Amino acid sequence: MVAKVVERQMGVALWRQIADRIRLAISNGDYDATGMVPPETALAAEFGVNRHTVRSALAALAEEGLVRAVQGRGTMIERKDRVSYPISRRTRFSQGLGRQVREIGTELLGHAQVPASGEIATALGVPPGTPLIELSTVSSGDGRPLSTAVSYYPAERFARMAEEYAQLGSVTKAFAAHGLDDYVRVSTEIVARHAEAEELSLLKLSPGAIVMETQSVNADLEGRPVEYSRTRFAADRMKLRIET
Amino acid sequence: MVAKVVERQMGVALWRQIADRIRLAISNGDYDATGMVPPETALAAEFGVNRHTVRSALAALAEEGLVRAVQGRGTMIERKDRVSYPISRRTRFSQGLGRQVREIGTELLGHAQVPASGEIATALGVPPGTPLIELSTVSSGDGRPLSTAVSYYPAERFARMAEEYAQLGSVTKAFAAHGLDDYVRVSTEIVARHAEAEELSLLKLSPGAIVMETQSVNADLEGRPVEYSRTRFAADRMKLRIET
DNA sequence: GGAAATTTGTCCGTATGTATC
DNA sequence: TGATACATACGGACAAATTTC
Repeated sequence: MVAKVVERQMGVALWRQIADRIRLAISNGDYDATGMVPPETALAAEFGVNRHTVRSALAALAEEGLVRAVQGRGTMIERKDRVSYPISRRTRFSQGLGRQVREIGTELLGHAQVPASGEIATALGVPPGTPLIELSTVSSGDGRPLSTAVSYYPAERFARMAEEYAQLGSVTKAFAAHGLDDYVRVSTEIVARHAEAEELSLLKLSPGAIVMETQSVNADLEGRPVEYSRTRFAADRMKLRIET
Repeated sequence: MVAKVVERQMGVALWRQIADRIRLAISNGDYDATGMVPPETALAAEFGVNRHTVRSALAALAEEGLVRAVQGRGTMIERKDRVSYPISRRTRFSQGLGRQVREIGTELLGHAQVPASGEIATALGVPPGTPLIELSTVSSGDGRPLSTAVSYYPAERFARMAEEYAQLGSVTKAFAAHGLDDYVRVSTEIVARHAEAEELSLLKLSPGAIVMETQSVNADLEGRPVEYSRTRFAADRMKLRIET
């Protein structure tokens, strides 16, 4: 291949120009055959720059969520379409995703009984120290991790939450098994930040990836809180839709 | 100062260990006197590593929004408390921020009359090509940029939108000046992503910073859309609260 | 299963450019 | 203007993970 050396000087950093070129090549479908970006050394040769400069460019693209580098294998191109997750008074995880994904996977990572502490006690309207069931879960669509959550339920009222969820794979059904047929979302708070190490691993994200974290409270129809949940969505795979 | 060389080997990259150390020092208040992190060369000497290694650590902290580097000046520590922005059927920018900030600033960056195109026409329920008033704004709290928005209004119904907004500094008041006394939020969609160059500049963010982008439609009480808006919030300064 | 090749990850040293004070 | 401090780029070396043979 003819060496296409990028222009030097002129205010725009080399690595930015290279990132733009690679981004263009990806959107042109130049790498569709393999779904991978050429190796760093090949790109460095093609653009006539040092490998480190290519790495800066690829790092920027990885932060955008456009590519994902794996040591020893290469740098893969990521699909970027986002699944829409509706948040309403009646937010139900599985129903919400509906026809956007063929198969919804829910995995129970672990569970425990813990005393309610501070913020969570306030959110659930119980005294600090009240026993709670804690569930850690990961949900995915068509095999792609979409969100991970830690949820808390009053242990007295929902004693078998972990077992029911593990068996039924649905919070709504686990509630029903405890005699709670309906519940509504009473509050949701959303922040966006960089994913932490654990989230990177659970959601299979690249370092620098973004998560949207929601903290939500669900209550029964009498207004008694039944669930406090902290959910982290992979920001490059999900968008939130608020329905009023 | 005694040289505190970080441990080599052992799986965790040097720059990560150093990032952790600096993060800890910041939260300990070690740098409160100046509000700045020591220069890169000083940190490199302190930790007994190359300056590039310190740069990797600082870059990671900058992405977290914890620090902000300015060429020629130094690396400043950023405050991280987030202003809560409520989204409800009656979302009003100024009222929502309420007592969280002392002073709310709204700046009209520019305005234009443009034909409705595709997505926006659909959202506003008008034929493509319908003339719209486009407003570009930046809002800040206590002098800190919080969000920037591009909003569209049917030009026929809200002909003096730009002038009224420029004078009144409020969409709600500008609507009132056109005889519209009440309106409600009908849809909101939220994504999180890295800020683009223009957003970095408008919101005074560091490269790699995160924005939450909302696309929303407001309608009058008869259900006719009156506003389509694309708002980008500085993610490290804002959280969204959904009120149902 | 194991060795070699490939590919990304980390770190060092150096040099130069550019913005701020 | 000069000094300081961050930004960019190069070159080299080795480590770690994966794939290939």
